[in-house]
Amino acid sequence: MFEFLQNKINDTIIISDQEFEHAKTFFMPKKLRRKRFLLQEGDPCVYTCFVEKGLLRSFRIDDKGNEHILQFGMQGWWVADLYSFLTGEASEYNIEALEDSELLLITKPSWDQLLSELPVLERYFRILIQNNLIATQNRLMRNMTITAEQRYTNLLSEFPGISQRVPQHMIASYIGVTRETLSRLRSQISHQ
Amino acid sequence: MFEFLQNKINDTIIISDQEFEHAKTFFMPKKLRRKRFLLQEGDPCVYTCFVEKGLLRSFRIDDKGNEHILQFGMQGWWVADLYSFLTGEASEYNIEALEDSELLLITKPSWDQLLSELPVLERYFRILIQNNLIATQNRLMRNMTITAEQRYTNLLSEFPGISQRVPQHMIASYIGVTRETLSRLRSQISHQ
DNA sequence: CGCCGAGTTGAACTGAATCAAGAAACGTGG
DNA sequence: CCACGTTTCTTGATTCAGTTCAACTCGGCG
Repeated sequence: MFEFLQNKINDTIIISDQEFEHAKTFFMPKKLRRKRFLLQEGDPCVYTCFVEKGLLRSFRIDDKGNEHILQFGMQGWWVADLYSFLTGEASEYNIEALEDSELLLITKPSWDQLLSELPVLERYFRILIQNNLIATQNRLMRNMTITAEQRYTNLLSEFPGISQRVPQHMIASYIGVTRETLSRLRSQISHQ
Repeated sequence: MFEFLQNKINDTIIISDQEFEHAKTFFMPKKLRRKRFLLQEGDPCVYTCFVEKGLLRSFRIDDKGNEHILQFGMQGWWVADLYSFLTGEASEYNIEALEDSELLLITKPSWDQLLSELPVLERYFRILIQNNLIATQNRLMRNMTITAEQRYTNLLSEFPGISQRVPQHMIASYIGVTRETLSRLRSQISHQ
């Protein structure tokens, strides 16, 4: 259940098995079935979650009822609404399983305690968040500079196989176009 | 020269004066005059910079020659192209002073050493980057959901006084529209 | 079998970009 | 302190990418 987390942490910092065993005690394993929600808008985001297996998405619903996907959470990724998790305020995001998933959950109090007992993890999380920030800045700038078609092909090369795991209308709502537009882009691409 | 940095760090972590005095030795003060560049695209981003005074912007230029602003760096903010700074690869960003500015620069080797000698700063940077990530995710989602007009009024309320310090075409390139569009939005707003 | 969600296609519409031209503000040198 | 060029801002006409609305197909599933 904890293999992926251990691998991921060992990729960035040096941590003893003993320390990791201690870290494990702060997490709560949870299985979440496809189409079930870990977080619904209006509720506070109580958990930050590590995806050991499966696939999640975090998304918002705007005034017109359209979904906008912030993140796909694949194996080895962390998913949460950070702002709500840190402040305890109601979240504007939903987090839903797109496949039957195995998660490791941690609450804010546990996370605080984990970091104070194993300060070496500050570094792990700093680097994790740092990489996430770089990727998000990149996505932001690309949304301003490149066309929807380029964003689509970029997504496919960044997450190979995603189009087999995620319905197209969700891919559309990740790259920021309607399902109709993505459908048209795809037919253009396939006719050269 | 270091007052703002010390304040900012003390806002998030507990650090002794002694430790801060040691930290100071890793930074290089620099004055950068208006319209001068700290980083030009094609060069690696050698420094991460803390703005003690003044105003910077980081921006990209796309294929058509249009500028897109990633960040305004006001007093108390950190500015860099993180990816290039961490990897040493050529940057696609420019960093320019919009006002005569006083900066504190730190190189990658110094930063690594600083963090290993004062690991308490891991926490400071983790929280700093965390807040930056939240803000960037927010901006990304808002670019997908709300209109250019709302983004403009949001910007004005988030950075009061920015329209006095930054020319309008740069505000346009921050919110992701052309100068012409922003001009028209503004005239609509002022005629109710 | 009928229903429902997912995807496609068409036609009309719209917000913003582009192209173009002119007005206002700014700053630098004489 | 004025004159000149440069940068910034505005306004208009046209074009275009993407949305919206609507109808239809396809495949899975109770």
